[in-house]
Amino acid sequence: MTIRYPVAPPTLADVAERAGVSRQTVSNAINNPDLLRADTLTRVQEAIDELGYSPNRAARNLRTRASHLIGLKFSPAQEGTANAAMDRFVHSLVETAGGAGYHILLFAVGEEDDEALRGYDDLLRSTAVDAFIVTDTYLGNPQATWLRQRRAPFVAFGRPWDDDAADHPWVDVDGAAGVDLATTHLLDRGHERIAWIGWRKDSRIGEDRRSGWTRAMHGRHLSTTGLASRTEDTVSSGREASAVLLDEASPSAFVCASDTLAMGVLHTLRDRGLQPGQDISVVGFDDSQVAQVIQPGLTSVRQPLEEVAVEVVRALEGLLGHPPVVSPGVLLTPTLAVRETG
Amino acid sequence: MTIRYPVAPPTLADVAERAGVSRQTVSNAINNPDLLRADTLTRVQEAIDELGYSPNRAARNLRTRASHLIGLKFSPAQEGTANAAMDRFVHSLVETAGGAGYHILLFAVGEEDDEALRGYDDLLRSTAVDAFIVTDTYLGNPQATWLRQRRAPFVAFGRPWDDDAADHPWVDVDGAAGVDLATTHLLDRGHERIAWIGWRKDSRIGEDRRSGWTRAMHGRHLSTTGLASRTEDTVSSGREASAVLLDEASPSAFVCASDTLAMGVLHTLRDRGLQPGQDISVVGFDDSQVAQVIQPGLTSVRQPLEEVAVEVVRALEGLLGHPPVVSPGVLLTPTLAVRETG
DNA sequence: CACGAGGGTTGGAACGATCAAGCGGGGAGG
DNA sequence: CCTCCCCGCTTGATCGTTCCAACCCTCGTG
Repeated sequence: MTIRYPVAPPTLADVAERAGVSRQTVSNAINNPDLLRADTLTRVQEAIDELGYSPNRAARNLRTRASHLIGLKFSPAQEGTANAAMDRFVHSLVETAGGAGYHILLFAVGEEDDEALRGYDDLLRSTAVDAFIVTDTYLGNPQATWLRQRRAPFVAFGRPWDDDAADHPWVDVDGAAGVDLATTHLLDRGHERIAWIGWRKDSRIGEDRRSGWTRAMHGRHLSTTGLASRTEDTVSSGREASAVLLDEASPSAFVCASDTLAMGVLHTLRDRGLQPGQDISVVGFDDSQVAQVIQPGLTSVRQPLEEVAVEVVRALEGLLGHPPVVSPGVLLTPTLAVRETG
Repeated sequence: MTIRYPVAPPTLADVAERAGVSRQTVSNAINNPDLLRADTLTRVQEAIDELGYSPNRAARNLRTRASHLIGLKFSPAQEGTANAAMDRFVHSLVETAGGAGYHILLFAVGEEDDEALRGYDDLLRSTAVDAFIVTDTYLGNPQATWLRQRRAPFVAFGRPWDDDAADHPWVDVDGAAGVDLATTHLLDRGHERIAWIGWRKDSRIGEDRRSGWTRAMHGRHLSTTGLASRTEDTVSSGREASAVLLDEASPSAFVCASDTLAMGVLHTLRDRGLQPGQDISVVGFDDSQVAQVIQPGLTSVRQPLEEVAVEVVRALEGLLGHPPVVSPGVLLTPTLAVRETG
């Protein structure tokens, strides 16, 4: 079977010849239209349309030393959990970035830290991407630290936490505010003994979300002692933690650091014949597909990922502008998707 | 705040000078190492390592007329459904493609067909990508048709169905075999009245999956009349369809075209106080996160997306090789993830 | 009328890699 | 001894775009 490849696409010179002007004039027609006289511009435009011309990306990239590509390490949702933020975020990002003239380039890196850094380094040294978006910014994230040392432009989805050396733009969602929202929602419905199931203490994100719970509880002068549990982000951990809490603290509601943990709570309730939403309320975090399709529906904190994408792209445009501008961190507020469990 | 950008990265000429050879020799050291004498090669390698050199992508792309980028239109999981295949597929794809020297470039296109085509066209004309991966290959998909006419290299995840004009490589999962597997599994467990809930008749994928059910049933000389329902791919549709089927055909098990529909069945069972897996068995399709985290776990057909990615990349390498080779279609067999509901 | 200013346009050079051709030296074959 | 070829490497040209400096023409001004 033979393949006939498309004929060589038209170049700037082809357009110039057709329009009866020079290459530079065509280039200006595309990049600085206001430098041309109106009649020349329309003549060039016609030639461009007739030939179906688009500037060759490689040549432009070579000359301008910019690729208009943004690197993103793609991490899929873990199997067996309810985490699905990446998918939604990436989609919003692709759309928003596209509007600003950027494309998203995905790459995978090895598990080891140094392998991961090599992945970033290769893309950077070969000038394949103009900047990166970093999504997992736990404290001491070697990628963020390394990129900063390398003076490579990047925007983080996630705060630098207490890393004072950080001077890069970031966008994050206020987890504490989200959990506060969820807890207050339960308080308003009359709950007083509201338990927390979160992640281990060394997770800054987990501790941040937890602080929203204590803040809301203490705001109503309610005690939180004995009502909290910290564990792994798995369904079975949530199940065990909630069983213990039910036995030892008899809460009337649970707020969880993730939908995965909330699913564990629902399992425990099912084991004990308790009706979620009726006997015990449950709220998760992330508004995953799971929260949306199960019965009864799981009330959950929803991150404004579309807005996050918009802010990330805005910061990126600043970084890559002339002169570059480092925009300050942006903290967005999540909403609460109320369903039957809470 | 001032930003100090990294110094200009080293070029081929820098390496050449340091190693005391010509540019071309360095180029050969990278692309055709066997052309060099061993000692020259090591000398060049040392120079490359010392300078931390990586070839400039733009320059290489310009000269070789190839970008080593593969375009993929990124469609996120729909809210309110359990579909999550894209996420897993993209991850496998990024990893496999990376191993073959390709990166994945994501793009979004407008809703309208002509807008979508313009999205593809722009990337193609500007030589931003070498090829595309097309994932939604319903019959008469304008993108596939257009790409074929344009003689643009692309690989489809999904059969061309009865489009005889198709002569592009494709990889697909044998939905019929998957549903056959699921149905046979239920038959082996003693079920005889097994119902089907699928999509509307104009969905070729849906009809394919359905044929696996009829094949398995007829193989055991069991009737399928009155046991099938075709509807939209939403939880509520699955719920209603299963309620009707329970009333009118009293099946002992359901096989569904998607996990979303299976969730609808579970809702109906819950409404009626029936125990999934005990009273009525349920099997879904896609092995989504939802299937994995709910209680009881949803038995589901799992697509071998990692293998799909491998085959897609293999086909891509053929298409972009010299000379280009159009590999024949590949049909992979799914597996069954058995859990409590079936 | 000469001159300067400035918008519009021009050709040459550069970006950093690969391709194609060429070059000297050494060994095999006539 | 000459020719031919192959090996290992070098040199010049080229991909398509944008940057740079110079150019031409027109117009307003002294």
